[in-house]
Amino acid sequence: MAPNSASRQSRSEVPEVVINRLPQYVRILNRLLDDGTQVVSSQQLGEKLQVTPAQIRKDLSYFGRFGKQGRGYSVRDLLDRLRQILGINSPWNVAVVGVGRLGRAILSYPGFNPDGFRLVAAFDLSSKVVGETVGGLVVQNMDELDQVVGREKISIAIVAVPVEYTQNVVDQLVACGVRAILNYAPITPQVREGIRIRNIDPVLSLQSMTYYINDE
Amino acid sequence: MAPNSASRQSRSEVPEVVINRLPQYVRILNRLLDDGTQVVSSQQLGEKLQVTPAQIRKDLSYFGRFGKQGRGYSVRDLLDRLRQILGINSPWNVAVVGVGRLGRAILSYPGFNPDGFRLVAAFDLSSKVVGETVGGLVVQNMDELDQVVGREKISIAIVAVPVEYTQNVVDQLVACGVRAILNYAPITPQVREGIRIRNIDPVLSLQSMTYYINDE
DNA sequence: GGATGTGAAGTATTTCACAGCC
DNA sequence: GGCTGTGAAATACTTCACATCC
Repeated sequence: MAPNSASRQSRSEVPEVVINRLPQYVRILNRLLDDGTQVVSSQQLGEKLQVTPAQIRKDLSYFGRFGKQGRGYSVRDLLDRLRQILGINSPWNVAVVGVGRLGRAILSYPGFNPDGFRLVAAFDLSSKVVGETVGGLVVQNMDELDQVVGREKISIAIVAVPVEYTQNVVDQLVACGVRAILNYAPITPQVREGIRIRNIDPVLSLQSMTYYINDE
Repeated sequence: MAPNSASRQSRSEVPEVVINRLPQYVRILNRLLDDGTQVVSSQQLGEKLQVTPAQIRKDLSYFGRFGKQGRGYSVRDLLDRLRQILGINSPWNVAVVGVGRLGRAILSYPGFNPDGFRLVAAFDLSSKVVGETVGGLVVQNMDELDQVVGREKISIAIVAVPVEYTQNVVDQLVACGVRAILNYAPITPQVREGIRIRNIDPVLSLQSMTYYINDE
């Protein structure tokens, strides 16, 4: 009977749907900064994001007043504020569990580091893989999880293990003190209150698109 | 000024948020069917999905009356109906574009086929990869895209190319007649009305979780 | 008795529209 | 003049609660 706590505004006042949009604002602002754009209006941001300007202004208003009337937002200032709000102004250490094909792709992906995440450890269940170097990291045994998570101050894990091991791995991670998990297996692992989990599930995404392309 | 058309109920009456939940119902029902469960109530489904029973009943009511009062839902019947509604009762042919590490992981993933999707073609921009066999498919040159998409009746594509090529690849796919795209690059490609697109973006997922684990 | 299907009630989220400020 | 910030209005979504039916 417990309702979907993940889609419910938890402690704070800010709706989760707003939080989920902020990273997209950060991404666009980063691009504008690279382009040398100094100031941007909610109108312009909205065009780039396919969102109404009112929504952007309303979203930002949950956190303060960042703009200048008649002008717009300073790209650099707004970016800094949003990064601070999201907690990505200083980087997070991340562990990857599961070094199969998907885990290797994740470990080799260069997109995490510039955006606030450092992949600092890799683990696998199979001793065949342990000891191998992937993406600059030596794959470690799960026995070492607790120690490494503590030593490296790892709060976030990416889980890319076969579905049948996933809940168990998630439980181990939570027991070690990991507080946010990105799961690639096609289940929704159960976690206790206070632990954040997101699932990446291409099959579910495909299956909802087929509804719209089925009949025409 | 155009509002976010992807999160808006398009042609039909059914809210997109409902459509997005149906694949999860399908997944649970599949599992129940494998377990040999014949009948299930919205109560029981809700427990497994962490959703209120009322929501499940309301969601299903958009499409008809599938249950029996006092009894619940026939697992097999409900599954068949939902698969039909979603358009996954017969399989879709899917092309994968981009055979780097991520593309290889996708091509080797066994989870698409049982759930209504057949990966039938792989393409890459680089001639280094073309001709190689990955996941049982010979990687083809982009020159052949149009012909293969037509011949194989491919309506769905998975795009896993570097971000700088993504918009171009998406445009080519749409030009060939592809109608739904699952994009793994960290941008939101622009597509014309009527084309469905979903993005899988682990960085955005991580960045929204850090908000919640930042302060405690 | 027990569970569905559904209007009505209750929340949440988005958009409007305009006062206020640069 | 132009654009933000924001109450209020509008819309969307969820949950309630109960008549209805097996």
